[in-house]
Amino acid sequence: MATDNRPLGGVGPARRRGLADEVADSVRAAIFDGTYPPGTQLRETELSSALEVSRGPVREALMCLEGEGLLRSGWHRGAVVVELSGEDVAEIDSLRGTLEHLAVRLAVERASEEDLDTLARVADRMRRAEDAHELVALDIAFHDAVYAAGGHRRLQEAWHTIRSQVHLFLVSRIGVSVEDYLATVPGEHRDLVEALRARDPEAALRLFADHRSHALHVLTGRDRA
Amino acid sequence: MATDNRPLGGVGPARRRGLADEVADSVRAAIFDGTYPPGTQLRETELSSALEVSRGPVREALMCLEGEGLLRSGWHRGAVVVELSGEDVAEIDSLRGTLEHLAVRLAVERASEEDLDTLARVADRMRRAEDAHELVALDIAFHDAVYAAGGHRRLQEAWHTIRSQVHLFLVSRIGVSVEDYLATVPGEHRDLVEALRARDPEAALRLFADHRSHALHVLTGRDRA
DNA sequence: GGACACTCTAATGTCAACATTCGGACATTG
DNA sequence: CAATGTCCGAATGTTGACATTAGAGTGTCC
Repeated sequence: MATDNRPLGGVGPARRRGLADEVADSVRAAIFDGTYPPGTQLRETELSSALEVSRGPVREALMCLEGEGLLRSGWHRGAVVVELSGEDVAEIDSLRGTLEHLAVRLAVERASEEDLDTLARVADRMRRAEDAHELVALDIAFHDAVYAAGGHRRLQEAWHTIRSQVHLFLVSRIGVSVEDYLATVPGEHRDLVEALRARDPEAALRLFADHRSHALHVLTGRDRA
Repeated sequence: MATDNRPLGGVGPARRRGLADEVADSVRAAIFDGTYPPGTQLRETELSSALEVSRGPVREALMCLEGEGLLRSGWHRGAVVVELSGEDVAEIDSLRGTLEHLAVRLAVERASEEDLDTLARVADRMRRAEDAHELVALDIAFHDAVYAAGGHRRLQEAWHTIRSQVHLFLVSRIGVSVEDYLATVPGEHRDLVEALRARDPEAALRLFADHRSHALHVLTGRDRA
């Protein structure tokens, strides 16, 4: 799963990771594929015995996932997979809009040719995506690349705190108008790349806003807007 | 220290907290008051013996502070207090500007009279602040209240991820034009409250932008802009 | 019959010991 | 003398046991 931040082709320095990261990846994937539906209680002991690691790394992983907004927890009350209400979706969308506004402006201004090529490559892969899950992953990867092109570390970190929630929302809505999603999204992203390549801030911002608005309306229940 | 999210008057139900939170508060305070200057290596064993707790809570606290951007760490390489470069300050300022833009719009639209009273109270306290440290704390508390008035949970969380860095930057710059800071900041915040009370989005946004710009210029070295 | 207090259990919070890994000092070799 | 390889110490990563607490269930009293 494209959860790490590799630029999708750059060979990362293959740095060592701890068990906590692997546990986090496992649990995150399990949440996305529906193994742990929203509302599920995640008990440290269960996970630790299921994954055959001690509770330490599990605890760390859960804290990490809570930072990504996938879990909510309280004192002595464990962790629960979030259930995204309508208000939650609105919050995510407005915050995402704000962050992406800055990201697009930065990307238009500072994206290298290599960055743009990466974006084009991801957009191109979308046209060959075979199922909706893969398309969602590519959608997220595309926006990752936009933020990366902005070269703004803290902005990327802020994106990371809602990225998984966006992902969760998208996959949880798979099934409502899949064909529409499959049909329109690849083309939209290709247009986004072109707008960035043209270095036209206003046009790019408008396209990105339309893209978010369209996705929100389609996925929020209103069919083929 | 007003590090928790209490609305500055509401006596929280004093709910049970873990050792990790207390450790985090201690270390955060120590960073702010200069006990741990930027670049300091924070070793888990040292902290655990100094604070007389085991490494578990210390580890958790350090992870939390890393999430606030006060520390940086790597695999098997411990945690180091951040040193804010010029680029870092620019990043913090731009991200803060973006987040605050949304926060102010929300606050103008949705702030209750009680929220506004809280803001006015904090702004009023600034006039009686006796030292710069207290003024900085009140400055942060004021912006906390603005975000709180927006009623946008994830936006508040995003603010939390840079809040401590803003705090760190402000206290690290105490000494350069303290008198200017002390003289102008209380009045500026009173104006900000009035703008919010007037429910005028454009005016409020402009004042908040000016406020940030002024603070940045003063604290970045250029005196009395 | 309903409300309160108690107990009991299962989960989280904490701890101290063990295993692994990074960085540097030292010796070795071309 | 520089580059490389090895060893060692100290810090982090991991583990399992112990302490504490929230919440459910039960029993009693009014």
